Amino acid sequence: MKDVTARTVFVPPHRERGAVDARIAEAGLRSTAQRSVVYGVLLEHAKEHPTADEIFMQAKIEKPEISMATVYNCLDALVKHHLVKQVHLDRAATRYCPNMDEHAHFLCETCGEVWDFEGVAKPRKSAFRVPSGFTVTQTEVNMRGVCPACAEQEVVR
Amino acid sequence: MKDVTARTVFVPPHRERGAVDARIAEAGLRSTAQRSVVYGVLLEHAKEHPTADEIFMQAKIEKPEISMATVYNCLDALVKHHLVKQVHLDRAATRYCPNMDEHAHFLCETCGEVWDFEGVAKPRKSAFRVPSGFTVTQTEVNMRGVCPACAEQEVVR
DNA sequence: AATAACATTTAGAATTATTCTAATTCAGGT
DNA sequence: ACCTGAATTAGAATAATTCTAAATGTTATT
Repeated sequence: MKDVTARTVFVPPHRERGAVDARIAEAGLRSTAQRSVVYGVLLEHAKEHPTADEIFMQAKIEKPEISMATVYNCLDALVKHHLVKQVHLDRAATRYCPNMDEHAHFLCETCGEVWDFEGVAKPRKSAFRVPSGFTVTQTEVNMRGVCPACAEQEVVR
Repeated sequence: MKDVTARTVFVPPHRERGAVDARIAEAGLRSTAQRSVVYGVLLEHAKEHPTADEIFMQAKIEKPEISMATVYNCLDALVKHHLVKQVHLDRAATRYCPNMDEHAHFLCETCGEVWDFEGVAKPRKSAFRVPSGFTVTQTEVNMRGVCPACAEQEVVR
């Protein structure tokens, strides 16, 4: 039988430290234990679009010594190296998203959940008419409305 | 000669209390002195996309008793009644925009200035492919990059 | 004009998010 | 193994936003 006693923290099989580290290194970023944990947590919880605080709490489970300042430092480094996107949906805390494919974010105003909309028209000059002289390096598309589950609730009510 | 002594605060001619109040009322919002000042300030400083704090400081000139809480209350009311849009460009304070025409926001990463990009493709399902079942009530397009002035600076350097 | 009912405003405290600081630790190159 | 600069840490500081409870203003009703 397998000996699990040595591993106090469950790390899902699809999250290999090596793979995460490799991605960090590929992005031209020095790979540290903290960055690895922060990025790993974010990859695992991509759908939740967690806040810095949520990432902190999760990261602490795997690495209790980690500090909030480090989480912010790591996130900033990951953002700067295009591994992670900041998402600003409302006046609350900034959320983070490791999905770097072109996509929009949708915030359900009823339940507060965040969704990724894939397959959105790639924001290019053709789609967005950028005045000449401006160089666009990043485009963010955020939508708000009602998700299917909440829409149904309303009908029932 | 004109007598200016009675008017301690300069109110530009294009900002008639009446007109601002009318717009507020049209939006189905009770028009109060505070809301009028807040919306008036925002209309005058639309290009700056001011923060709540900046609006507060400006509003105070015209109405010294106004409080920060009221500025937030007013802004929230204006947002709720579609007279004003919140803009979230970075991790800093929320900015506000009274231009309700469909347009994108551009943040120059060098100088920090915010620009309105008009004539952007109206975000419709045709442009953004929204999964069925979702109802989109609002779309926000934010871009970042370098503005013409800053681009020139860099060349010189 | 007085009153009741309700919404808005106010000051300031409280909360939350983020940044800063200075000391310590760590990673990568010799 | 050692050096150097970068990363991490705890905790304080700052900034943005929300909350609270009292006071005030507005509207509809008498």
